[in-house]
Amino acid sequence: MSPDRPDRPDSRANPSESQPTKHFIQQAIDADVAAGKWGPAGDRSVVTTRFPPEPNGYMHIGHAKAVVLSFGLAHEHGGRCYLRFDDTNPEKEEAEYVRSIIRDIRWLGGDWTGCDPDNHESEAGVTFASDYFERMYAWACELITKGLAYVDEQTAEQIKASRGGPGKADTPSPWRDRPAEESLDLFARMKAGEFTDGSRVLRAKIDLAASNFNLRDPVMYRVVNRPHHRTGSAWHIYPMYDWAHGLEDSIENVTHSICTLEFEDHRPLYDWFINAINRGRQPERTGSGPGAGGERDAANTADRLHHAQQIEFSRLEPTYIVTSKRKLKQLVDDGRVTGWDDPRMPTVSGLRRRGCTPEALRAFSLDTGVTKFKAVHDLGLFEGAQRAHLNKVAPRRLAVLRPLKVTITNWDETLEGPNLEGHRRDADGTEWMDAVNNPEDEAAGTRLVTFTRELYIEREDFMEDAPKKFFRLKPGGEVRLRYAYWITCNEVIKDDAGEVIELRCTYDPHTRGGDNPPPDAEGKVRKVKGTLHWVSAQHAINAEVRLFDRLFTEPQPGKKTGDPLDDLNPDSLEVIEAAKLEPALASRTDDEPNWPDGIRRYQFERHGYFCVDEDAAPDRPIFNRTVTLKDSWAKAAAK
RNA sequence: GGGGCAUUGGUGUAAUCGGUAGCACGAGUGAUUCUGAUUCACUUAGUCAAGGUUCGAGUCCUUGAUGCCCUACCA
Repeated sequence: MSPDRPDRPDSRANPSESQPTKHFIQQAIDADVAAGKWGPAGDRSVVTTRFPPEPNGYMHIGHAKAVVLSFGLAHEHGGRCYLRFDDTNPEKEEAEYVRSIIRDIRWLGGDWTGCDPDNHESEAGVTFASDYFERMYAWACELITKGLAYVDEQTAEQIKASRGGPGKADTPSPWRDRPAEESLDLFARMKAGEFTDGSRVLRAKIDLAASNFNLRDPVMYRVVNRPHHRTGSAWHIYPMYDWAHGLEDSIENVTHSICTLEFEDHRPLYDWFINAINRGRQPERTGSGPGAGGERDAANTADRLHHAQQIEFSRLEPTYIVTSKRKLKQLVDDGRVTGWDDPRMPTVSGLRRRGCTPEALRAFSLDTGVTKFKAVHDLGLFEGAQRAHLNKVAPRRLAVLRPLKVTITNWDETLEGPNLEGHRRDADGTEWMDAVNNPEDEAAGTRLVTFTRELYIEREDFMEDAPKKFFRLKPGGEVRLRYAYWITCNEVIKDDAGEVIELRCTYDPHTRGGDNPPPDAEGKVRKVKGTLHWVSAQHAINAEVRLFDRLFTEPQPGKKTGDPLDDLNPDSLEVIEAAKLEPALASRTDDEPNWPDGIRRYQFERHGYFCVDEDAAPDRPIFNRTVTLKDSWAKAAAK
């Protein structure tokens, strides 16, 4: 025990912004910076990262952490982060995906070096692997010349057949030891389009008996006679990921190449390619070379290539969610959801449409930590992060989802009342109540809501045969109407089918706006335990409200049967056609926050957080439920 | 069969040289509350296993167990 040990950073000293200690990637970066591995020792600004999506699909929640990590790491060091599209396979990639990925990353808060701060759709500053094809080609020729690569004329099937296995070496290709000149010539003709798809590949000559299969003469280039969404028909050969990725990182002077766990086995190959090119070259110049725009001086080709450090971490994998592209596509194609941006989808566009906030996604990404442990992350943690953010900023509104009519029988048109001083009451009997916009934010102010003789309350807030712990309205019972009066239920009216269709109640004029009624003759003070939300029948607007639930019923969909679709939740969507909302929800009001993404979000009191759906029109309001409020009554009742 | 990586309360994560196993979420109890929300307080429960080294092991050594990834001309 050493009493003078220095205090370690403690979460209590910094309760809001998580991270009690630095995670393993931050520690690795710190060590590199301190050692001057990439430039002057202690210069944090050399730290360079990249987020390298392949433009072959839509971003989903599983990508969010990689975005947060890569951009965050660069920014916390004052370094840079590139958005680079890894567009090395023209058979799967489209420009459409480039656009959607750019939009999603900007929404998440990613701002790469060179991006246009005002235009969230702009390609400004974005880099593309395809921009580097020429340089990659030259380096490949260099490897051939060094005897480290060869053109193989075997078919894919033949190569597959010659693969050995664990403890069993591959059988060498008959072309493995052909002269460099021959490979060089063939490689040039592959590039020129002389050969058919799959007829020839360029392979690295490494180790046919390597226990790491990635090192058994991996393919570097394949022939693909197909136009590329950016380079058109300029190329007939395309580089493989393993060959291309380290070179892309090198060209952009990336210092720390962050990727997910499944690439651990590829790191030796990543390193081998850079080292192979560097073999026989001059030592790298001090520093990482000129960095602007990620370009290297072309005259530097005889210098050693910059060699980034690949670091792997465990991807974000929430429960009750599937991120397999194939499965998501199947959901869309089978019509189980309305599209890639269905609010139930784990895509970034789906989460956005559902009303989720980038703040919550970022908090979730950080709260789950950065480790190499392949964990499954409780979706409840995300929901909690979502509530925590929205609780602070979302304006409160009154919304009755399943209306039940309430008539205040003793409501008359008298203009007087015990507590009416200074409050507005119209000739038609409409009274105006002050409602707090956000109890968490005094600056949000108050608004007025109208109270009339006929109201709607929530159906589930009334029970004829209520259990003792039911604090809401029951026959003969009294409750508070939020921001308004206490009412007592005197009469229950049912239709022929026996269904409750109206409640006839009386109100106590002494209870306006939270006031307690005066004590009775014996000095006893009346109390109510329940507070209900309500809307004026006369003033309420009708709206469609979409209630979303988890798409899957199992924490790990498909764990049992192998097919996640077997665990699909049949009740993941409930549409309420005619909810009754307070009129302030009809359009944006001045006291609402300015949401950066333009999506209007609210808390419907006692229900949850909702946002305006993009299908909504002025004459057709539609709200999506983002997440419910915590409900300890429902939880207790479920037991 | 071979290789790589991992394993700390229910869940996710901290723990510097080997030196008080901490935090968050969840769960439970209570307080506050014009949202059964929020907020606050308290409680709960843990080092994969077995050996070894040591005054002292989550940490080092040995053996084992379990999980994930890897034999694409995808990334």
